[in-house]
Amino acid sequence: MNRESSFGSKLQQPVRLADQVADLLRQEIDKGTFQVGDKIPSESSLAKTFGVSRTVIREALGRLKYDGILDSRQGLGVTVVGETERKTFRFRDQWQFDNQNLSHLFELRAILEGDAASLAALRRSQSDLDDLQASLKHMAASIEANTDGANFDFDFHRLVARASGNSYLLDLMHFLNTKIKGVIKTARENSSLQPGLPPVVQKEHEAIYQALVDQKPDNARQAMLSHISQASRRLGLKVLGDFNPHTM
Amino acid sequence: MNRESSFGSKLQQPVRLADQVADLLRQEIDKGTFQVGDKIPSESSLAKTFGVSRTVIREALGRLKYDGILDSRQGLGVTVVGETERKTFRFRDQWQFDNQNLSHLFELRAILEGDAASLAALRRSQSDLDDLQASLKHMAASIEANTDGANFDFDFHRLVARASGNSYLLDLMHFLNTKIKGVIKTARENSSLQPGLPPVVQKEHEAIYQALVDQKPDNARQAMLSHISQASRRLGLKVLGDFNPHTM
DNA sequence: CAAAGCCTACTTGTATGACAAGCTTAAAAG
DNA sequence: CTTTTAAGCTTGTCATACAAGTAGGCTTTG
Repeated sequence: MNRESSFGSKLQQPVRLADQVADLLRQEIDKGTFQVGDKIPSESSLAKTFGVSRTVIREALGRLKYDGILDSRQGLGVTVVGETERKTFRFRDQWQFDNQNLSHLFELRAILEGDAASLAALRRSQSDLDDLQASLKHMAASIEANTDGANFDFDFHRLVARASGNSYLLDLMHFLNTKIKGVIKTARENSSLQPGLPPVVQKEHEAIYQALVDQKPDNARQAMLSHISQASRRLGLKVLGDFNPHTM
Repeated sequence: MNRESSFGSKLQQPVRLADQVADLLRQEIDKGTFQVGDKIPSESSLAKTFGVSRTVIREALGRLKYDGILDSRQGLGVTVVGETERKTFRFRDQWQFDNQNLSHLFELRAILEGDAASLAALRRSQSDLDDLQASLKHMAASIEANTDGANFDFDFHRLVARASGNSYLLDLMHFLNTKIKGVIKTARENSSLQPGLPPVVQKEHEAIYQALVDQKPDNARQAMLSHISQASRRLGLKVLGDFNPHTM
């Protein structure tokens, strides 16, 4: 079968057999064909069923084991593991972010960052403040030079999350923002949006910083929510709410 | 090397070679040995370097490709992919949850669920309310019969998140709560905590439900935060804050 | 008969060799 | 010089073989 030549879509390489098998097996497990604790058919048996070599089956099973969906022990076989032991979180439909999805993503981001800022106001150390101030300076310089300050912006938010003292919150927010950064980047490339940071952004960041200095969690949360809300508007996103239930 | 025979720790199977290689390669990439866009050595070359067969190398690379850290194309080689394209979120130190980690996990849960409840109060449909009420009835019956209602409790929170209308929030919270459920379950098994739901929990859930009926986001958020705060206290967790910066 | 030990048939884990398919580069042909 | 071809790399897939581990039945032994 020839590869689709549809215009504009990144023509991806032919899908590997192992990936297809992994997807199919995952669907079967999610569907409940194999219950938790059940042993799935042996590798050689699966190889015959799918009509591929054991190599392919092994690579497919390896992916699922890596995710914590399956577990195998030499001599015993492969068993389905409970959802509890699942090791990874994956976004569904991670490749297609339409406008609505992106709005939901921003909403999630606002939730996490708003509370991260709030916690940071309570727990920030002096060195956190120093790092944040340095980040502000970088962004100011970037605005003056009219260079792309997206990475500095990214770092600023990361520093705020770090100051919250909750490493899970930090990691999760980092993952989410990285994802969003990628989506925005490709969106910019396709629609010629200006990459520069508007000077307004600097003021919004300074407001957040000031709230952390003053140790005022409410202000920090509000400033962060407002900042993200503005950011999504600047991107032309259809904002679902004000990201702040308290003001609705 | 013989397997550790330490008492009580689930004696895990000998670590597979592919997993070890995958970990090592991941560390090298994180360390920056291979920059984004770089081609890593070929499979046969890596096989010689690590002193294992190409089979093992392939399985290791397969895991990393599955996570979106590497990408390969036939004839070209394997290249390091930017963080942007990473497909999965993994908790660091996912196997060892000490008291502090669990508190942080609960804090993250409170953040997500608090806002989920708040959004749910604004967006819940009638069928959401119906499902929630059914869940409440199940829990009431479970309390009366003194059976383990942990799963009903779990479902209730999931329904609230579903009513928020944000599927990312729902999925993420589900993943997080599943993880917490697993930790609590093993903690119970080791320390003989009672599995039954105290009647107080029912009142807390009803307060959340009522706030959703009344479409009062503030109340919903507050009720959820209070509920989770109490839940963590019932587990004997050292609560970091009140989970609610507004009251601190 | 009962119990211990062994033996066989299965499982997964690893190694090796082979070939197809895709890409790059450079030599060869026009 | 331009085009074609061929070689030599890469990853993707297959087949085979054997090691290591487990379970169950069989045999042997008490």
